[in-house]
Amino acid sequence: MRKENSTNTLNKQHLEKDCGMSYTLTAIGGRWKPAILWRLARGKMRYSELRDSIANVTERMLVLQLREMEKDGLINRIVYAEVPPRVEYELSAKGNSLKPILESLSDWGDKNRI
Amino acid sequence: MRKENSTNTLNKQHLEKDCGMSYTLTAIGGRWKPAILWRLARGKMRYSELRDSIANVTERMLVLQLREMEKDGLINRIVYAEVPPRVEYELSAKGNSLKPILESLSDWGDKNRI
DNA sequence: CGCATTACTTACATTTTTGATAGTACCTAA
DNA sequence: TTAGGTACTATCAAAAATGTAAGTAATGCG
Repeated sequence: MRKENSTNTLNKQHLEKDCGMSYTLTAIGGRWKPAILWRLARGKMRYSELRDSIANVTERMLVLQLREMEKDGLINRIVYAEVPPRVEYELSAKGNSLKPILESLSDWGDKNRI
Repeated sequence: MRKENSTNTLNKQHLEKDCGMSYTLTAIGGRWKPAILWRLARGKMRYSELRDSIANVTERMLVLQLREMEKDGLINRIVYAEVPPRVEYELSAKGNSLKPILESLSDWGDKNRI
């Protein structure tokens, strides 16, 4: 939970407000977000498929990151009224528009890390 | 200071190791790094110029972020043996190769934030 | 009833990041 | 001798992010 009025939060908001780069980096920069986005860029996936394909992620972190990206409109959450439950995640149009950026981030990383 | 063997650190290393995107995002994703990179993309700057042009940044955070980017090879630190001291920062070749990515991050952010 | 399945929650602990504040080193010029 | 300018460090505190472990809800099936 963020405090509304901490310097930390205010600085963050200020930067995101007048720096598009900061905004984008916050949207895709959580610990597990790249791993999730990378998979969803290849197609719709169930919660359990994400969980099982991302090594070492905890359910708590997975859900947190999914919720943030849903709130930011990057992904859609599709719930089927079944038992046992079935939930699928997919990139939204906004999320899809990130694809070329994700690829260039990935390429640059592969090229430049040691 | 990071603990060598915390799960947190190990997860981070693991992700950066086999996900170029994670590596890149760590390299440019610190709180003040976008603001710094944005300025240096327009040319060499002195420490004091960076400090004075970035609202609300503390010297501690500025130095921390500069050091990290220097360590990652994104920027060069040029020290002139003068008194009072003069230190300039500029993008390295590696840093320069990020420019198109920084621009697309910035554009996407400007287009998509609310 | 009791169990299995799926997609989560909750409460708490640890680690990491960020911020506040004060201090340092160096020389030069007054 | 003291003040000034520049680029920092050091110490401590607060806040945020991440991790651990256990629990929940719904329902069909045996």
